[in-house]
Amino acid sequence: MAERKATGARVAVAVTILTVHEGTLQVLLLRRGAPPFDGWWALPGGLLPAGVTLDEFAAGKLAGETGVREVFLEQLYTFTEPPEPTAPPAATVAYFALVEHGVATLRAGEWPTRWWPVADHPPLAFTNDEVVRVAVARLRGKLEYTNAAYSLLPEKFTFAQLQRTYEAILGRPLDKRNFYRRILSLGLIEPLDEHLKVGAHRPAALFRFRRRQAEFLSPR
Amino acid sequence: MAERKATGARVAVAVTILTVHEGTLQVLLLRRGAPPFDGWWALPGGLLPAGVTLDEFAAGKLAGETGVREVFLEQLYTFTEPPEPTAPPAATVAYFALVEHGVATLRAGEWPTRWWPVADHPPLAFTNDEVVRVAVARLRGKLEYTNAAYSLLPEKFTFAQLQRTYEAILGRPLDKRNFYRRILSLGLIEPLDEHLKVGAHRPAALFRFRRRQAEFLSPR
DNA sequence: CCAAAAGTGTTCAATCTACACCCATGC
DNA sequence: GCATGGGTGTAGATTGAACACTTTTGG
Repeated sequence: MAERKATGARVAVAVTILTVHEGTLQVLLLRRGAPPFDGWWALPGGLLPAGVTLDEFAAGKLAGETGVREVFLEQLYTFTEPPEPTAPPAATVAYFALVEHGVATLRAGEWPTRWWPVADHPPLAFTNDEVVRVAVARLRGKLEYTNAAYSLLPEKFTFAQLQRTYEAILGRPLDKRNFYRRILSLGLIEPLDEHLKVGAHRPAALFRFRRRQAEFLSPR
Repeated sequence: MAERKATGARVAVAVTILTVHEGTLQVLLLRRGAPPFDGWWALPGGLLPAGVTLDEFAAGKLAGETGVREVFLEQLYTFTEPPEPTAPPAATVAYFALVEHGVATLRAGEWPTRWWPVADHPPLAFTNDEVVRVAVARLRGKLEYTNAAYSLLPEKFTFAQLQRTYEAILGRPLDKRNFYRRILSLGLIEPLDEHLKVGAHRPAALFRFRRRQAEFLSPR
């Protein structure tokens, strides 16, 4: 902090809210109804008010769009925006969040919102395309060594549900037995004394995450 | 970006410049000569001017303090600063850089600067203590799977120099043979047809990094 | 008894860790 | 010839990947 020149730089926040639904990783987008980028799809966000921390503001945006609190929410990266030195905001602090699809209720705010498959969404305003790409890459990495998925599943779930969630995010099939072993050896989840009967086949044991909070693991 | 309220938030940049010297990981600090935090030690940085990207501004700060360009420089994290909602700046985008000790020439700027061991430096202004902690943690991680160390060593170096650099950063001794194998198998460095004679013992082969630019590696 | 999803072990290859001696040189 | 740092291999343990059959249930 050597200098304190006057400046026009502003801070914006953008939140990449991800969910898994019908075997697909999806992102919450809203359609802007005003310039800049009028009519484009964009991530929820806005300019950071004074006196609010970034984390608080991002959590508020998430709650405002989905009604969801206390989920996985993590800072991603800060982008200079726009890339051409024209107008504010100068910096966009990107966050990403993971929500259970069934719990999120899209609160029609100022502008219409909907879920889009991350593999196939319209071009986005600002540098939001890159934000989403980075968020998905980070999520894939985090799955390997954190309990991030707790935020995408109900409290009780079957192993098959967990595996399908992982597969949707990673975009590839996983070996059932190896997946069992790996997840259990990480100590992320614990079995319950309950089984779920669905249809004409063997009932599935239910599990839950030991901790439904962001958690890091042993040295990998 | 749903909303565009007026705001007082400002963007600052802070650069954690690290080097290894005499077996110790050190950080470049400057002593502030004006409020806020008059008389405290702090990271180089400042408020982001309009029309400049974060990366450009961080690179400029680095060059201004050390005269060094084209080194490892990477965004770290964005902190809300100060934690209490009092005064601007609202967000500090932290970067970290790695410089070769011998090449950096501290350009006495506005305020006095010096290298401090990261393990033992005075308390810092703003949230800079946390910035340094996070930077060191990130560096330790990056060493394992990137060529980041290129930026801490001269173009030609011996394996022992490389190992001592790693050990200084990680803070623990490494097994010489395992270190040889691991580094070579990563393909980061290549042997030169030169040897360095120093003192009364076997001359050491010289190596260089294949690429003296930030580079990621295979899937780890 | 058939269809459907749940649940479960073993083998092989690759990687990581621990560990100790000889080599080349200058004095 | 000795002191100094340079350079090298092997064995055991751990980890990750591939792979197929039996169990439980409802209809």
